[in-house]
Amino acid sequence: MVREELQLLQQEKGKGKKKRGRVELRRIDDRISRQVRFSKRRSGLFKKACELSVLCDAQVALIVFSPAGRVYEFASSNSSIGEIFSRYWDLANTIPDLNIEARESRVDYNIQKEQPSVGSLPDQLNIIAQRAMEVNVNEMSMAEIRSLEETVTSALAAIRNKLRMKVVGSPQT
Amino acid sequence: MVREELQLLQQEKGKGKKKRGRVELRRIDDRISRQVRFSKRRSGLFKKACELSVLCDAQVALIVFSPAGRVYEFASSNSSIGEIFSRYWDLANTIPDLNIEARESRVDYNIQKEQPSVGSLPDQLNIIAQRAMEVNVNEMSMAEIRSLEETVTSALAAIRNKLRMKVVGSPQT
DNA sequence: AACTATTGATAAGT
DNA sequence: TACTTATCAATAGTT
Repeated sequence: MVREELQLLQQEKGKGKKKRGRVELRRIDDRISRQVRFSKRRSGLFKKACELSVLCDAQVALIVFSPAGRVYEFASSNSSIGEIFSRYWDLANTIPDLNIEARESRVDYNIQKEQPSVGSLPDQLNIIAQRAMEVNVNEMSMAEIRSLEETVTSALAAIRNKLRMKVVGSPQT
Repeated sequence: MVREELQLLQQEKGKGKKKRGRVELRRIDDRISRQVRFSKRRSGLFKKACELSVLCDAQVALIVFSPAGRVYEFASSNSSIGEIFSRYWDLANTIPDLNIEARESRVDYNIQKEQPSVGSLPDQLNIIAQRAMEVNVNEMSMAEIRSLEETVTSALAAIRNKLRMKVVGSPQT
């Protein structure tokens, strides 16, 4: 093989050179070294991500936080990270297997248990939903909106489930 | 140089071999070929992402949608995609200019977001949505449930629209 | 899916 | 931080 010949070739030439062993897959201890490798590997990773998206027409979103707290991002053209994440999130809320982290990262808004009941449940929901459509975007943080979306998605799933149960459970309507 | 010597070496050996040119960075036309390369490169990309996170102690989130619509994901251990995205998103909403790559100074991530006040719209919607999930099937008629489903669907659409509006384009790396 | 020739990435050195 | 080069890893084309 050519590789073997190359190695022989290099053994002849580089007698005393230091062997560069393969990299162990564990955290690099030396801080400087870790930072240097981060720079190099980060750019490599982003390049690969870009190549994948272009060559294979895939939608790619990549977020990297350095240990120092700096952020680096990539999103395939025609999309933003937010869009891709939304797509992912919708899926995660649809497919049980992907559902785990949705539950974990969910903010608990249910501490307040008492709420003045005004009218029937559908009425309340209607009113709130109306207002949800009117509220200014900037009044809510991302986390709040996401959490809200999640809760409403769950509610919708629950409602549809009830719908199914009614349809399946009752003789004929 | 060794490389040149290797090339000479190979010129001697592999006279009639087909030259494998460097890959052009553009969409692969052939569907089969594109799929094969997607598989290969995807696994490579995820491996690199994993290595970066482990070796350099970085927080990495990666989402890939294949052209066929399948999703692949990676998040560095101790984090979920949702968590990393939230961190990213909070940052994006904190810093007006999301040209993150260009920023030189370290960002303070410890900014506390305001918590929604009790009785705010998100709170209310959450509570209502919660109750929607709890309500007994038999307490509502089909029509009511259908109406409820419709309302909640609208609300969800509105919420997602706001989510989209919050989304900004991400600069390439 | 498995196999190599080749290109590409990168660890260490400067 | 950037460049160089030895070495290792990824992968394009082939079977």
